[in-house]
Amino acid sequence: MLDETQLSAILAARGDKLTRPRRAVLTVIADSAESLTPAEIHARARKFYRQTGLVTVYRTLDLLAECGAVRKIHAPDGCHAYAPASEGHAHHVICQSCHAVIEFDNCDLSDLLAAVQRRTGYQVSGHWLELFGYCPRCQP
Amino acid sequence: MLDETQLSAILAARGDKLTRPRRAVLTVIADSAESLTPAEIHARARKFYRQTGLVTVYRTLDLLAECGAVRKIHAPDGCHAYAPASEGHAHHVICQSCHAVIEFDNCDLSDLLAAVQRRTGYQVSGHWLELFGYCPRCQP
DNA sequence: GTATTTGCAAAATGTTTGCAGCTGC
DNA sequence: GCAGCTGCAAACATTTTGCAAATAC
Repeated sequence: MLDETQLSAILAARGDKLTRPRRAVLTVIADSAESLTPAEIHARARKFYRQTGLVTVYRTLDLLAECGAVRKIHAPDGCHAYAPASEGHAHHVICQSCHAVIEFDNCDLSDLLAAVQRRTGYQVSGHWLELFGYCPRCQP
Repeated sequence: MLDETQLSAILAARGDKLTRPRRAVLTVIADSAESLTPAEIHARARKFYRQTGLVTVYRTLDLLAECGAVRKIHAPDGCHAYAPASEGHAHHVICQSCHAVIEFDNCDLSDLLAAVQRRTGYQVSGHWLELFGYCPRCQP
């Protein structure tokens, strides 16, 4: 995931600034192995910069998502959590028990996509795959 | 997708009833080629049964999802829409322009799943795949 | 020094609950 | 007839907006 220096450069190129609350949110997400909701991120960010407001967390998450530093997780029980993003196209494996998230990028779906395009007539331009299961520590 | 007779049987087996508003919601979803939000479903359902309440739409959508008649659509811009469900495991191709939805079920991801399990140590028990693009009528 | 960002309060949005009366079987 | 269902109003949770003061560069 992006570190502070990298993010700072990306923000500067956009005319945006790397502020204390933004740093706090970035740190929280970078430090977490699980996906977190905005409210959870807010609570944790306050440990790094006490006066962080929830509103700023929402705005910062949008910003970090635009910069490619975080990704939104869509799970069966909701789509309101965020996880760190590695570079480029990637997908997630999510633990149903503890919400631990790992990215993977070796998704070769070209055969499948071609078959679907042929069968439906749709022009497929993007896809989105999430896997659910149990991480090594939560397996029964 | 389930018709009224089939749904009626499923509901009866659960001790539930097929009421006027439920019929209206089922008809709306069965008649629609696009995915619809609860609010849109509510508006259309009122054409079949005028006094249908929004609250009942929410409750009915949960019920129909449990019965396997509808599925929730997760798209990049939100996860608040519903589409008719065919039987068994399936995925969606969604038009980014008009939200038309088609299901497909030939998803052979076993190689991919095995690779991810080996690499991450996760025990993968479910997955979820959506494709985005343009339907034949919306292609540029 | 200045444009951007912040936190607060308040508004807007989307969803759920409590309850008396209605309805399907 | 009776369990289950409904609509309404109100509660609730979540996200967005307006604005004066604070901050990064």
